Amino acid sequence: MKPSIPKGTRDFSPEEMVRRNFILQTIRTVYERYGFRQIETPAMENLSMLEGKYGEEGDKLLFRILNSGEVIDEIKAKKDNIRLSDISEKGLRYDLTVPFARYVVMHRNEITFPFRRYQMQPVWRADRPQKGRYREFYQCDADVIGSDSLLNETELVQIIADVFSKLNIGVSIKINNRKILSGIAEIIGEADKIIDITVAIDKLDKIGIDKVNEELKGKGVSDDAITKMQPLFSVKGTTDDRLNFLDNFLSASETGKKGIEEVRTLLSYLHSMSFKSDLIELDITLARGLNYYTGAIFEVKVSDARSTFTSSVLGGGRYDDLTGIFGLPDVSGVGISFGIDRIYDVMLEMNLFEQMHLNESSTKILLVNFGKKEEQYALTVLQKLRAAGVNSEIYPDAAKMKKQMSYADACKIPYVLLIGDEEMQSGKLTLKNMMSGEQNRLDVEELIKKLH
RNA sequence: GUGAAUGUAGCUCAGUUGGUUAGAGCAUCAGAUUGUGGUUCUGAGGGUCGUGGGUUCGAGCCCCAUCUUUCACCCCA
Repeated sequence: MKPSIPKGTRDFSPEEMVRRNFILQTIRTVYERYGFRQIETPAMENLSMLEGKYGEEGDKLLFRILNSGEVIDEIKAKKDNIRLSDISEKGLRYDLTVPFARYVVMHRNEITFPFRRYQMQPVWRADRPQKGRYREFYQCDADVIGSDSLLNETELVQIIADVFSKLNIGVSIKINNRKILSGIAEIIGEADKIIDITVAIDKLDKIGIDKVNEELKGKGVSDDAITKMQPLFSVKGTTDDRLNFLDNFLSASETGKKGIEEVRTLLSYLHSMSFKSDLIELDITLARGLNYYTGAIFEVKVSDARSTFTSSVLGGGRYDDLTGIFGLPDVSGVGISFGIDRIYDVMLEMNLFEQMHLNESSTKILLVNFGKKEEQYALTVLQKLRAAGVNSEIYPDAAKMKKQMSYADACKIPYVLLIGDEEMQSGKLTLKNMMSGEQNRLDVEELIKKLH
């Protein structure tokens, strides 16, 4: 039997986990600094909770779990009365936002609103794996639900900046507003085609104006509407310039004006909190996650000379009525989601992990095992070290010194303690620093003091 | 779901127009060295060449299928 793992999934070595945990811990610390509280939800949800929430594409990418029991035999017995639910009624979660909405509705009476929650768990998508795209990956979400205030958007943007600054990754935070996109569709007289329109203009950077126009035409957008849109594609200048342009372009759309107003408010909040304005950029072609966003839309791309990574490392936005489908209407929420697997890939590419020399081993000291008699003595020392809060381990076999030293070396354990006859008699133990090679004779108290 | 590339030891890769018993470096293990690792020297183990079929006297090499990984599209963290 040849061992294998499913397509798009990965094992993580101890070295990789140290690095992944560093990223996770950085995000967690920032989330908690801003008052977010952690929850977890099950890896699987009932399919009825997931289906239809992510659009047609999303439904195809759901992992469905085969029902337990003799499913095949039971289905055969049913002949033509087979229902989909006879085969599968559970699926793996596709993101953390929909399960969160479900959580909020189920626990509405225990939750104090506005609820600031964070969640860091794996999600699964049956996508074709490629660079930066996995079938099992972690999302790290923070959402505020039960508040319309744009202060929430402001704080989320600050969180984004804090995290990437701590990780030492240069990024560009792109913002947009669904209301601006709605306004555009309205102004050009194609309000019902908003999805097709935004999907097409989202590709502007990638495929160029001509191809975008071609795609719009293919989707049945009128020539007149396409002509009206052209000025949008050539907007240049600062965020203020763009907003001024939109003031004019969307002057006949109440929704559009509301969107501009929201963007201005967010920017002014950020300004008064002395946020570095060159990090953030209004991008009217940004149209992600359109299925449920209703206000702000966020996306972060790496913008760092040391990285070639082009996919987004964070997405987010506001959804006014996500819980409505679960029976709790009019609850507004806004959230963001870090993709730590991509962040890991970026940091690896930028050699950031090497520069920050993370502790590769949590063990601080290895006690060398010389034999039965010495082992007894070492055990009491080990006990004292651990009681004093020093991460310690003893080599379990009385193997050759070379082997034990090599073990410490390979595991990057910084100190080794030698306890032989001499040490037992004098009570002065030999401490070796594996980095410098230098050795000292210390009693247990001195040892604990030194390692603390 | 569409299109393309890839796969030889744990890892990175050689392998001639199809021709005997498939090689190297690194890693691993053992020894040189019975209380000293990271450098050195010596030796050893490890491959049904991704898998299954086919062509051939003969296949790591050619053909077909399938899986993995990678890249692009779609979509997305």
